[in-house]
Amino acid sequence: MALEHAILVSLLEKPGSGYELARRFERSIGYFWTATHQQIYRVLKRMESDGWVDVREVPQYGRPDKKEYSVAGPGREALSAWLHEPTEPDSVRHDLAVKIRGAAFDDPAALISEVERHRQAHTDRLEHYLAGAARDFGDPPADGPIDAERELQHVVLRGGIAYERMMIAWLDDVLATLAGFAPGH
Amino acid sequence: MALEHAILVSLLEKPGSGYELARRFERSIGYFWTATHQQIYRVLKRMESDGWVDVREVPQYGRPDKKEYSVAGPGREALSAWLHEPTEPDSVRHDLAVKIRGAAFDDPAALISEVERHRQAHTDRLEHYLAGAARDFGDPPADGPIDAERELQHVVLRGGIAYERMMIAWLDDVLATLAGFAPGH
DNA sequence: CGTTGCTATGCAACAAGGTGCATAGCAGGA
DNA sequence: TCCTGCTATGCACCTTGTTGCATAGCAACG
Repeated sequence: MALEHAILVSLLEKPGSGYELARRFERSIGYFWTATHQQIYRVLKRMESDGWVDVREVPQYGRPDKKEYSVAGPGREALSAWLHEPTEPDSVRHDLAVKIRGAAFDDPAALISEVERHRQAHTDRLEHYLAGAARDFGDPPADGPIDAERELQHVVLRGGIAYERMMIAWLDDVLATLAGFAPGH
Repeated sequence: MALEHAILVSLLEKPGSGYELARRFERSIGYFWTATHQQIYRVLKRMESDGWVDVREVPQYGRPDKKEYSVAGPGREALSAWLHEPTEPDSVRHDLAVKIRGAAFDDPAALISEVERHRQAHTDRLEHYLAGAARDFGDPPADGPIDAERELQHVVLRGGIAYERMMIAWLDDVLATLAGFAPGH
C-alpha cells in the first residue's frame, strides 16, 4: 500500500495537519494519488501509533486548533525502504474505455456528450498544470547547486502535462470515431 | 462500481467461463481494467443471482467441464443504464510519481534502475499492443457497413498505444533528470 | 506410478477504499 | 439571533480488492 508513503512525501515537503493534507490531495499530490480526508485521518492515526510521524498541537486564532504532523525517524526509514524496493507498474482503471467498448452494444452516439465532458475535464486540468508550471518553474534555473526537490517535482508535473495532452488527443480520436457512426446510423 | 460492467462488455463480445474471463483480464480488457479470478468468480456469482447473466454447463473432453456465462436481458439493461449515466474521470494511482518526489529526500540515483524497469514494462506492452493492432486492424477497412464493435475496440487500442508512448517518453525525461544529479552527487 | 503443469472453480480472512454522518470552533451576513 | 460556510477531526458501516489456500480433472513426461 502506498497512501502512507504519499503522506510521508507530502509531510517531508512540508509538515501539516490532516485537513491540509486532504487539501493537497485535492490538488498537486491528488493528481497522481487520491485520498479522502477520512482515509487520511485514519492512516495518520496509524502512522502516529507506529511512530512514523510526530504530532504537535497548534493553537490557532480565528479558527479551530489543529494537529500538525511531521515525519519522524522511523517514517523516514520506512519511506527509504519502500523507495529501494521494486514496485510493479500500477494497474489502471479507465471506465471510459469500458464504456467505449460497451457502446458497440448500445447507442454509440449517446456516448458523445460523455466523452466531451471528459475532454473538458482534461482540458481544465491541463490549464491548471500549465499555470502551476509557469508559476513554480517558469524562471530559468538559478545558478548554484541543483535543487533536487524542485527538479523532481517539475518532472512529475511534466508527466501530468504529457498525460493530459495525450488524453485530449485521444478523446478527439474517440469523438471522430463516434462521429463516423452518426450519419449512417 | 464497474467490474460488473467490464464483465458484461466482455461477455457481450464473446460468452465464456470465469476462467476465460480471468485470462481476458490478463490481456486485452486487463490493460484498462484489472481483476483477479477470485474477484471475477465472486462477481459472476452475484450477477447470476441477480439475473444479469445466464449459465450453461459445458462438458469438455481432455479438461474439466466449465460454466459458460452469457449476458441476459437484465444485464444488458444494467449495462445500458450505466452507459447513459455520467461517470467521473477515474482517479489515478501512480506510485512511481510518488517515488520520484520522495527520492528528493533519499538517494535520487537509486531510483534509476526502478525507472528503467518501468520503462521496459511499458516498452513490452507497447510492442504487444502494436502486434495486436497489426494482427486485428492491419487490413484496410472493408467496404460495406461500418463494424462499430471493431472500430470501437480499435480506438481503445489506439488509446493504449498513445498511453504507452507517452509513458516511455516521460520516463526518458525522468531518467535524464535523474542523470542530472548523478555526477555532482 | 509420481510429478509437474494447465484448466477450472471456489472459500476465508484480511486490507483498503468509499459513503454517510456527527461534532465543534469561529466569522460574517441577513 | 440564526443561518451559512469554512476550518478541523473523527466514527461506523459497507463495498471492493488482495492474499493465501483448497480442490479437482486431465495430459504429458520420466
